[in-house]
Amino acid sequence: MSATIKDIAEYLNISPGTVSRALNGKGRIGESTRRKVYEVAEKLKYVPNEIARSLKMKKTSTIGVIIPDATNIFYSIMLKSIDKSLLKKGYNILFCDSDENIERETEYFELLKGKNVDGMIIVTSGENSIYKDEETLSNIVFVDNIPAIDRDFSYVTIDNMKAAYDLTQLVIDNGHKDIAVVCADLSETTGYDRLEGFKKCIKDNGIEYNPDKIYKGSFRYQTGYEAAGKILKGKKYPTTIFAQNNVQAYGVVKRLSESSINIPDDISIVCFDAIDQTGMMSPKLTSVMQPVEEIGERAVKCILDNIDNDDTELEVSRNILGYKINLGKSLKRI
Amino acid sequence: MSATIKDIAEYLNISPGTVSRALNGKGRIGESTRRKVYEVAEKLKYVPNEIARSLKMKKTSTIGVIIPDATNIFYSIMLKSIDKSLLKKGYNILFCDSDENIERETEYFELLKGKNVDGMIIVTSGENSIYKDEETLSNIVFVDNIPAIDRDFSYVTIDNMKAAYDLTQLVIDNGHKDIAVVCADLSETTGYDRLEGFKKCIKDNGIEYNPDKIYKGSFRYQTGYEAAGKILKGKKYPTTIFAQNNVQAYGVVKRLSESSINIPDDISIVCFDAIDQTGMMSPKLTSVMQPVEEIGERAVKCILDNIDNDDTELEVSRNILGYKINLGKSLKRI
DNA sequence: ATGAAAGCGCTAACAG
DNA sequence: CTGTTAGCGCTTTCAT
Repeated sequence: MSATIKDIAEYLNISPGTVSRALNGKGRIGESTRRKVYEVAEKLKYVPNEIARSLKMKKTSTIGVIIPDATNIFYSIMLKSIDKSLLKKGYNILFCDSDENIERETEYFELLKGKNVDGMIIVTSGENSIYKDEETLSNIVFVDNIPAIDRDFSYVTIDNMKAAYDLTQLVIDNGHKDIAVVCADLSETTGYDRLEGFKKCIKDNGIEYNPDKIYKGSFRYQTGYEAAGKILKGKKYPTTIFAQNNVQAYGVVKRLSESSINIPDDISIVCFDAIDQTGMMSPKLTSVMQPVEEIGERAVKCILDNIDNDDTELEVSRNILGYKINLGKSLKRI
Repeated sequence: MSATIKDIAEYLNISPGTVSRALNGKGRIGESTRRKVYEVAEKLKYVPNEIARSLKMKKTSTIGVIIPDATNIFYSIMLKSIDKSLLKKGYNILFCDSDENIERETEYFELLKGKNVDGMIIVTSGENSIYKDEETLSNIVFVDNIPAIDRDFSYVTIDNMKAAYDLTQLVIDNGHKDIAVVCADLSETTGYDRLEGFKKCIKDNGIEYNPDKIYKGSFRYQTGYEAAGKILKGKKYPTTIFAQNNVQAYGVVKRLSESSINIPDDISIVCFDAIDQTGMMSPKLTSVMQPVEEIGERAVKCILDNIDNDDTELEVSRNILGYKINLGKSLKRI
């Protein structure tokens, strides 16, 4: 075990309190003792025990982060952005990958509470009664996919409905009328909102809504892959497939290419968040791009503001950021 | 603040010790009190304070993980694998992205010590005196890129020299003699070993080693991109570029494609860890594939074994796993 | 400027 | 079976 404040105190024949003050530079402290304390601390390789400090201070300088899938580049960029922003302020991440599993998310949530994190940044995964009954959501900020519950909470997201509307409009402007949608579970607000935006847009453009063209599943690769499979079984292909996230889109592309369907010549594809850091993905997907790094930064700002503001009115912070549409090469003008 | 053991105790007019035992099911405890304690705990929404418990038990059930870049799919898969394995055993990850920066890594390392993690899984980033002078490395397992220090420590990695040798042999077997290498800093053992493997292989094949064909930098995209740029300035192109990791390779591909160099018709590319979960990367890179998930699992096993074995001989655990070579489509037979 | 003492919430002897 | 006590390492009044 490493040296403690008490060890330093005994070594110098002074009291632990004095050592603590010397180390933290708080309260009146003699310059000479202060120096001595530092010397001995060095000598004894003293490392402050943050656990003890946390217990006393009721502050862990740790933020819990729950994301659905660290291997999805969208979330890994977000994670990195959060980490970077937090480090600047002296905080750390207690990392949780829920694997898009609500049970696992719940488990992690309880765990994070027990570990007394100062706050949480959560990307939820679907239908959850968890957050409905929580006493307070005041030190939580929800990000991207926010919970569909009827109460106030802080969040950072984009206007998914509008983004889906815009994307759909782009598709229609390119001459498409027959559009299939790969859709997540509607308990996910992003899934719901993106579908609503789509519906509203086609309606505004006089295109009839056909539920048969909505392929529901999750936000996973498999959902996109299987949806494309079903689409290919139909007699007439849609001219565009709208995937609600990046991973679904990859699944669609995979399935289509297995059947030698050319994108976008045979079928166009549009989606959300088709980030390509490698520059090697082909074709370049036409996609709504959320400002993912900024989302991470804002979430951190949001949570830390809340912590700093202490017990002053716990007001929720609602952040709706802008987005862009990356034109890519997967939408054909017809 | 949430309810404590003391609150439950007072509520029931029993002692905190009894409540603790009831909750933990340790020691003799009456079935009736036990039930009552549970009821009241529920009623008061008791959440055990893990910080206090940690302080007492000298155990945080938290493992520090330092990786160079969460947005590199190789590391994000590893991270997820570690998280999954740890959760099963009731541990959590304190996550640190060093951004391939040794100062940041050092900072995180100190921080993790202070936070009393029970162990660490570290992918180091280059030259570091940090680990040389540590009193003990016994609760650390190094992964992938292990530190180049002359002392014992636990690790999980592959035989990088042999893997590079095999990859080079494959290149040579395909008729190539003029091979350029995109190389990380040699203070990184993976960089060093992979270069050594390359050198040994060409030597064994009677090909002369030409230092001018080694393009040194870091493991970053930029290094690959710039190396390719320099290569294209030469009068005669190598027939193959060997990149030491995936990200470098992406940079190479990017730069080559900007100059409309066809891969592999004009220049072949081989590398390490060209993982493609999307299935959309083109061309498919010929690449050594480390068993990244298994590396994560093994690292977890390694660290937990060490923790469980307590103070019995702290023996280091050396794990060298197997690898595969993914043939891909970026190596041309000439 | 420093010491003494209490206490954060929990667990683990040791009594009874 | 349960109460009491001490203490994990630290900070922070309150004295001196």
